[in-house]
Amino acid sequence: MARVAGVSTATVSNALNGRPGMAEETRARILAAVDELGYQINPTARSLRAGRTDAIGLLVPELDRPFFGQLATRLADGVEATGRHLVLQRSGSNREGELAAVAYARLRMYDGVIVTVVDLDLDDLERLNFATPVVLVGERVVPRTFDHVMMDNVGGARLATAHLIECGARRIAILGGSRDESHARMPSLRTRGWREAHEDAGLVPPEELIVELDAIDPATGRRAVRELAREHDFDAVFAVTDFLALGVLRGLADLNLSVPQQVQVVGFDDVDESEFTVPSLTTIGSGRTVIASTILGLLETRMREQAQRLAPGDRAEPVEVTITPELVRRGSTRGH
Amino acid sequence: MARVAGVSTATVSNALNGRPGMAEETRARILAAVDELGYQINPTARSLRAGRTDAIGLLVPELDRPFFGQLATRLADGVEATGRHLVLQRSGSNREGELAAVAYARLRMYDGVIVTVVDLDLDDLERLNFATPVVLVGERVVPRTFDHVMMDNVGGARLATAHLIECGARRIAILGGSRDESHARMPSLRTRGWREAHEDAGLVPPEELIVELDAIDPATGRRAVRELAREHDFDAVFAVTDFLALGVLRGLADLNLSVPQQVQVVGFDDVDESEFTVPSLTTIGSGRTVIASTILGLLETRMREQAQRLAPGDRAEPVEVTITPELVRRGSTRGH
DNA sequence: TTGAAAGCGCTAACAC
DNA sequence: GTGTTAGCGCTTTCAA
Repeated sequence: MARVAGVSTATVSNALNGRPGMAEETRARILAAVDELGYQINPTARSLRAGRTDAIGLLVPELDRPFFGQLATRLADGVEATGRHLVLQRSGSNREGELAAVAYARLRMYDGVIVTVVDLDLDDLERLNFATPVVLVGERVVPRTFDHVMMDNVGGARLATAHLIECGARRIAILGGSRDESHARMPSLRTRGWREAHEDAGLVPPEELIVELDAIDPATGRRAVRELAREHDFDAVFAVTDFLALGVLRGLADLNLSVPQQVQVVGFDDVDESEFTVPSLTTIGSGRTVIASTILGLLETRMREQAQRLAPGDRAEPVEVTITPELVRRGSTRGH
Repeated sequence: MARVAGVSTATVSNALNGRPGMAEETRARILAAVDELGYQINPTARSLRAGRTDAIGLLVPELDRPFFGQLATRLADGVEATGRHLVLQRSGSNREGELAAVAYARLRMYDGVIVTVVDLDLDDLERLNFATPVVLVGERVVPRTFDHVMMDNVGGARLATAHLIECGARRIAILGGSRDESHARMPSLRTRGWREAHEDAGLVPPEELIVELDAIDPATGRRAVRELAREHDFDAVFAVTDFLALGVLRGLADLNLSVPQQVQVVGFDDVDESEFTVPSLTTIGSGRTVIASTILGLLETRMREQAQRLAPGDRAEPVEVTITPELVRRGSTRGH
């Protein structure tokens, strides 16, 4: 302890936290001792005492998905602007186990938590009663117990598909879709948008071109188009994710099908990389910067409530914000 | 407190931690109360008491770089296998400020820390005396105070460049290089490899084709090749990073230069995405899985020492592990 | 089988 | 201007 080399523990605390009203001489002596002993404050103890950790947790399904990495970057900028830290944890894409584990045990390590819901079961989330302010990001959630920022998945998918139709496509495959639209998961929602766009145009959605996938990544996308080409005709692909689309572009190149002449492609997310593919990828953008600031705004409010120890009754109603998607036209479609 | 609804705090603790030697009846009663009150354990207090947090910190320069996301995924797999959590934090790519801030204050929140060194000054690191076991990942470090896992940057770059030379390239630009090779930073090291490969082949390295960049990302890469093409002839590009190469491929497409016929391209890192670009990217692989397990092995050792409160003298000497790079041949070079 | 008490390292309140 | 004290919420003796 620096106490030995100096004076008393409370004074050390004051010195380290730069509190006013101290003899300069004492402060200097303490800082010297601290330096010499290589003393470092124990943030665990400090947090216990202060009742806050100055950290915001972000739970993402995977750490290597461009979309989440890019969202995290925006969030980190915002969080650091308020003098806190953003901390990422992987939730793993498998419901119960991971979520329960992470949520129950470690969530209180954060002053606030942002949970990106992808494969998680919402019932699980509801049952957990978080002791920490939470904002959800992701799919559509039926129970309105949480503040929630979401993409308009159906609308975005409809936009993407309508654009393809407008560009002359008539056999539009949806990769990563779902035949079962009863879920509120991303694949189902985006399939619904694909279907609606067809109906809006007076077309019959080609059911055989719904391709269900068990992973949404480039390797799967590449394999999937190649298989699809063996069995069906198609003149366009709507990949439910840009990350997936990356593999689709590669798969089409394998097949010597030219994009956009023979096959047009649209992705979803407007990940930074999509501007740089060859051809560049037409996609559905979501304004990640807007998403990030919306999330942080909501979280800030909840954390304030928490700090004031407001009774549940006095807290604001849960808010649900839908982010309007927009079409980003690039080289993988003939649009314009 | 569940105490009110039950019995006494110590007993609650025992119940929650499933310790043996308890009346089943009491345990049930406690669990019921816990459930009803929605009680959750406070991990901060628990950590303070236990002296550990069960979390491993990973400091990365940015959260949206594919390489780090993919490394993090491997590390998370390993960490979770031992019942701990991996937690990511951004260090920001600007030396002093960020590192000092992060390191000093929050590092003790982790049982062990993995720091990826990119733009950080090593002097800073040395001066910090971490209270927590640390493993460094990254460039070559001169002072051997830390366990350290690194890519053979020079060797990898030499491999990349030699491959291009072998494939007939004679005007090989290095994008993201550095004219100043006195640093031990990545750009300098990879430039040295580029230079050595030329010398090995009896060629004079074309200094005018060293392109210094202030950001290593696709947008910069795209812009840089386009500018380079205006001023110089070149028949190959060695991009110091796959992420950068992504933009290079895009820039060459903008210029209607065909890859690999007119210009060959090699990247570095073997990021997952590189297999899916069009054309697919020849690159230098580093066995991320090997890196990850090496890191965790070293960290495990240090954490054990820490747990045993070994005196510094009794601790193992710092270890420096160099990962051997390997060439991954793909479509962006004429190799074979 | 359960409870009482001490203490992890810190800081806010108050006394000197 | 500095020291004393108490307590954040947990777990670990040790005693009952």
